[in-house]
Amino acid sequence: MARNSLSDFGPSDPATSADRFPAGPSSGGRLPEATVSRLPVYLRVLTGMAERGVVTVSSDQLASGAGVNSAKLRKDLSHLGSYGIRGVGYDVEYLIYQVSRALGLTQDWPVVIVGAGNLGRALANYGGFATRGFRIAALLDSDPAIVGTPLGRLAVRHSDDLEDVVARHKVAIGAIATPAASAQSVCDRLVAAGVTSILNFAPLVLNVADGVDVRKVDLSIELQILAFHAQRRSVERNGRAPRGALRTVPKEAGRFPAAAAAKSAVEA
Amino acid sequence: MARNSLSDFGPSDPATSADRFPAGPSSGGRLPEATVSRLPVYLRVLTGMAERGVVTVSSDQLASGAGVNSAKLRKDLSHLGSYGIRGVGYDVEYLIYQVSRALGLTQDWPVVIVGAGNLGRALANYGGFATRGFRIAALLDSDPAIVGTPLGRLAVRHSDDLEDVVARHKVAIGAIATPAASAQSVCDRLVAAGVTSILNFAPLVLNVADGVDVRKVDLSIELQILAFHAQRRSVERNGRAPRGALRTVPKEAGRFPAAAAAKSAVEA
DNA sequence: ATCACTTTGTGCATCCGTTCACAAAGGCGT
DNA sequence: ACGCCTTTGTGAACGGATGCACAAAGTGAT
Ligand SMILES: NC(=O)c1ccc[n+]([C@@H]2O[C@H](COP(=O)([O-])OP(=O)(O)OC[C@H]3O[C@@H](n4cnc5c(N)ncnc54)[C@H](O)[C@@H]3O)[C@@H](O)[C@H]2O)c1
Ligand SMILES: NC(=O)c1ccc[n+]([C@@H]2O[C@H](COP(=O)([O-])OP(=O)(O)OC[C@H]3O[C@@H](n4cnc5c(N)ncnc54)[C@H](O)[C@@H]3O)[C@@H](O)[C@H]2O)c1
Repeated sequence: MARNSLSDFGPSDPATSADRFPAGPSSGGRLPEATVSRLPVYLRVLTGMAERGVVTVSSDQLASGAGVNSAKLRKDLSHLGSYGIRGVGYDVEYLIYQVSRALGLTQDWPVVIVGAGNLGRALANYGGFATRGFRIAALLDSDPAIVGTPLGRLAVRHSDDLEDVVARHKVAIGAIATPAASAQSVCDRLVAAGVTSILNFAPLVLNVADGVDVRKVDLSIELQILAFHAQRRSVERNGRAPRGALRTVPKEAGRFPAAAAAKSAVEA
Repeated sequence: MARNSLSDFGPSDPATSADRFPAGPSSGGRLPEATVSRLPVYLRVLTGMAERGVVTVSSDQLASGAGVNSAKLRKDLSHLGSYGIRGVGYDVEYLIYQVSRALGLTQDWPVVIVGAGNLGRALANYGGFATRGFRIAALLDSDPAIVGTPLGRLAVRHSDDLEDVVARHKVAIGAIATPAASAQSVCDRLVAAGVTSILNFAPLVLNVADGVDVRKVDLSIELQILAFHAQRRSVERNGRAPRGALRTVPKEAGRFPAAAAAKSAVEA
């Protein structure tokens, strides 16, 4: 199994070549995963500030805009190099450039979207896609009734073209927006074609070879996490009953294949 | 500022009322946040197994289905109680029930979606929504041209009705699918109306009072994280050049308002 | 009953991430 | 030139999460 969402780094080398003087670590230095996941947030806040004409920003301001602790922000940025000015703050444009560079956004990233249903079409229509150098190389679907449908500057292409599109556009990132049933096989084809980064919207855990990076966007998982906290809050405040009506429980506890029953008995 | 995505818990009371019959610790015990975020994944794998008629599952099987280490899985489940049978594994149905209970999924959760654009409509159409007890109470939009549009069993309602919908359906969870510009004000209205859990799709950091739980689903952040790893991989393997064409850099480094220039000078 | 085998639940060492707190660094006014 | 004020960058302490490895607990066969 390979790297899924947050996880390991691989063997680390805490102090290999981190001693030459001014060399911005952003070239060879490994960034902590937690830092990587926050840099895009900083970048978004920074670009907002740049658009509003802000020239300089302190770690306190930027941190509060990004919703994090200012010490954390400074430590995150310190991993990229020493780009602030003590007593002043950070130059907004310069920091945007450095963060972009660290994230690998100084180049274009062609993306292929597989599955042109409700979600796939919403994605393809989404303007915020292109703003950071992500360009949709193709939108693919297996349904002949959908193939050919125009969508913005593109038309839906048949998923038979997957390998061709990936090779021709040198696609490194694929987004899967098919039903769960087809997601694994689509994933396998993407990987076989050379895609090493996959954004998965289908509600299942993808199995990929080592060296392939999968991130998932999973609506119902997010909702379930929210539900957990909402429940906890209302249990804490009121005696027990939260908002919303009670639902019939999947199964009456107490008649399980032996062990469960035994457990309950033991616990009584 | 309040709890955003992963973060603190609040004051704890480890052992309140954990003694009635089959009551495992899942009643009062605090779950680690990392565990909470994995339980929905286990739940999904478990329901898949149940549908395929699997009766019993070992931690190894379940862990590999969920893409995690089996020790981690066992530790996660141990926080809910001791529901396994040594030498055998876990009873699938029973575990589904226990995990659902821990997550607060034994009740219905009405959800209001604000913003009926491309994304909001895709969400409202999404079948996987209802499968775990999440019921769409209403789909709201401010655009009079969209209000009234039928969508599945619902019709788009005007966002003026927000407070009314929240109160009448006892909505605890809100999803924001409006443009970024309106998201903060929509969020404020939701919170004022009593919503304490928010799922945000708009690309900005929401500011909420303490006690409100915000989770974000942010496509472009995910893509940027993928881009970072993709870049790292290709820099590591080849000398430098990754897939895809070079993009013009936002700004030529070297002519920054003093400090940056100074920095660059030092680096040279 | 006993033994061999399987699998859970957890103590423990380790690692990663967060946060505090402060010295060093720089700007600016006098 | 000098001292005051602001803000960065980071050492260090802490807490949470991960994963190893094993004893305890269970099944099933003889
Ligand atoms: N719609 C949402 O809001 C939403 C939310 C969360 C998750 N999801 C998930 O995203 C995925 C897509 O959702 P959707 O609502 O767009 O579904 P959809 O049914 O509208 O679209 C799926 C599309 O994938 C195509 N497809 C099926 N097999 C394919 C294959 N092998 N190759 C190429 N294309 C194939 C189908 O022809 C169809 O057009 C699903 O897995 C869904 O669970 C959707
Ligand atoms: N479409 C995608 O794939 C996608 C992906 C990631 C993020 N997003 C984000 O999700 C949000 C919605 O995206 P979209 O593509 O559906 O946009 P959209 O423009 O199609 O829809 C936005 C809808 O919100 C409505 N709206 C605006 N202000 C409102 C208000 N105050 N109250 C109620 N409704 C209001 C508009 O009338 C419109 O119908 C955006 O913030 C976008 O950045 C979209």
